[in-house]
Amino acid sequence: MLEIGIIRDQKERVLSGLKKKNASPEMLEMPDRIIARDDERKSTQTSLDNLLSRINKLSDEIGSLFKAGKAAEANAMKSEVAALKEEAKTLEVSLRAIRDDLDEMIIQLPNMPHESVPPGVGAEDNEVFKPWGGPMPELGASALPHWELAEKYNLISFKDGVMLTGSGFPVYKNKGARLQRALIGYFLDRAVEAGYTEIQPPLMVNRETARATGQLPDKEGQMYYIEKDDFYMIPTAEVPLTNLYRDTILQQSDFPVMLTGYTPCFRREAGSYGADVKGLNRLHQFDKVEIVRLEHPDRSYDSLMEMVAHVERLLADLELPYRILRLCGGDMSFNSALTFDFETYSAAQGRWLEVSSVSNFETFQSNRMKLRYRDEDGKTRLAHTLNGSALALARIVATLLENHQTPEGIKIPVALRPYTGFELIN
RNA sequence: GGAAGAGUGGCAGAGCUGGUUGAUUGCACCGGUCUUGAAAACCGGCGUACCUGAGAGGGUACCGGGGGUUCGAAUCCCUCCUCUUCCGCCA
Repeated sequence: MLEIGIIRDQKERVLSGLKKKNASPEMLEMPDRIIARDDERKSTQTSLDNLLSRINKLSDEIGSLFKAGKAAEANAMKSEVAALKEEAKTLEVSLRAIRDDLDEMIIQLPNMPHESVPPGVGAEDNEVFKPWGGPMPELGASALPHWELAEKYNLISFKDGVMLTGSGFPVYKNKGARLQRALIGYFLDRAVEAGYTEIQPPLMVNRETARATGQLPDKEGQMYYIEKDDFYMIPTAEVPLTNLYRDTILQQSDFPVMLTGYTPCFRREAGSYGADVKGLNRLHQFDKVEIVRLEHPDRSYDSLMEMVAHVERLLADLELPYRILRLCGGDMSFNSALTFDFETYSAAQGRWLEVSSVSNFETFQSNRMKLRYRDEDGKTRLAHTLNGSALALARIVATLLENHQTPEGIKIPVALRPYTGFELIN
């Protein structure tokens, strides 16, 4: 949620940010509407506070009168207070209505894109921040896509998943299951080596938690919901990890807070179809190791680049062809100020697959979450939040199988061998 | 799931027969005096959010969340949540 102060004080910047995110004409009117409504909120607040102040004073007087034994005078004042209370009640109701309306408007505004974000409307306009340096992988004539490899080596059963649950819930078996476990352990170890604190969070969260990181209300339909207990299955570890610091005030010396966690991620992916959902490309449940950082605003972009470098090393060590994109305004998520996507190349499919997304949210999440720090003057200010996948498993497995296939079998990258315990899947 | 008890400021812990209590006190923390330095001692400060004000300051709200009673509630009532203990169940 965008800070009201930014909307008020930097309206021009907000408007140009909205344009970069291809906002509709109605959306461009939003800042003015919000400011007007906020003015109304302030004046209503002032009237209400003044009224309450008078009521408080009168109540004190009534108390003293009773003590002084002047019951008649005290009782006479009660009716006066009663009238004021009616007035206050009316003001309270309208203040709440104004607040709700204001929130509803502000919540519709996306985060402001960082100045380096390229213009554009969709994926085709993303900037290739770092192209793949090596030769494009060429697979032999006998090369197979990962879903066929999975079947050939008995690594994954999509059919069994359908039987147990439904499509998008694969069952990993044998060396396929072991590969999953190896990757999780490897990614976690690397994150911990890099200084992140390992966390194992709940996989279901309550409404307030889902709201604070921005999943609610805008992505409600993408989460699995447990109606009986009013819980949501997490779509990413970002949700519980970042929320660990909800409603807190950090000291500057606490920065950077660095957290990592492995969790399965649950996504309904309503509306997906076709090649997108083939094999491991898009699942309802997949495993992911997430990294999260809470940072001082002055350092958050340096932090972002450190996270990018971390992810890049992982991909390099897995010996996968990858590239880094800087997302354009139109392709960026609602919450993000700047996002780098990592893609690995699926040669068998002839397409790049997103395996990581690393973003700086600036104060967009912390505003909703009330995550602050104390600055030099002792004032509280909103911290910046960042997160990234390091890494999302399913697609990594897909490109790992495809890129490392040989006539003898699938070769496990050297870095991963201590974790798998085998060098070859055959 | 059932029963009983409890949830107060960073922590500990008063207040809970309703009225100068945003809240006694101790610890922690910050500033100062003293000291060669430190400790101790002493003095002072020390919650968050919003409104208002150039500022100093003033005002409002908040004692687990929400609602109610009352002129007035941390204090009484209702409800939800959480924790503790006992019973039940169970990995």
